[in-house]
Amino acid sequence: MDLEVAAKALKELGHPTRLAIFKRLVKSGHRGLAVGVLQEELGIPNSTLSHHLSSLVSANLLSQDREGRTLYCQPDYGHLQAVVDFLQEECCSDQK
Amino acid sequence: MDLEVAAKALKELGHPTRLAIFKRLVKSGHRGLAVGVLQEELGIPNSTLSHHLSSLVSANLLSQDREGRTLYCQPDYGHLQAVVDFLQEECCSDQK
DNA sequence: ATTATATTTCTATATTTCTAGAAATATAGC
DNA sequence: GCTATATTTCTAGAAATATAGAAATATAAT
Repeated sequence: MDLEVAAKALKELGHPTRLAIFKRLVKSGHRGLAVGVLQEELGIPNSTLSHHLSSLVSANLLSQDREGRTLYCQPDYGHLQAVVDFLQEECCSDQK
Repeated sequence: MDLEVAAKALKELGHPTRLAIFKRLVKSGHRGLAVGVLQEELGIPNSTLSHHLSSLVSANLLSQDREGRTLYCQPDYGHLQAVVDFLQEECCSDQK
């Protein structure tokens, strides 16, 4: 895990709307949720939601797969874990 | 831990310079480092560094204590841990 | 082909953030 | 009080981000 990559993920999670989206997906498990369900549950206009979702995808925090007209969004647990590990690693290694 | 508070912390960590500052402090242990040492090690102009540091303080990610003319900065491990816990909690609780 | 549904792209506006030089403030030593 | 050192505040321009309506695209159903 590289600093720029970690910063990108943290930055995208660091917005209340995107964090709410991500938390909702984490809660829903590996199958994820459809964009439309997120939109209805969170009450975000479609264009705004779409932008936030592509930000999260660009940070590798979620993946999407289409089933007919419906696009499912799944959180990427592995990437989140790698970012968390990066944050915590090397703690106090400089200690005298 | 509340969503807004977590988002704030993640947002402030989500900038390469601030993440580098935070990682450097994490590495240095509980005593932290002086602002001047950070400035020299990371090569950031003083005014820029000062802004980034106050962003991190405003997110409760670090605390500062003064010793004479020198200001030490320490990472707040507890707050970081709370944010990480918030990110991971309720995982898959919606699973059918 | 037409219509309905799901989602994205286009576009524009408003707001926030980043950066760093210059000036100001705080503390300490002489 | 004067000088040096450490850090912050002021300022402002440039760049990035957020928001959402309207139009466009993609897929499916009839």
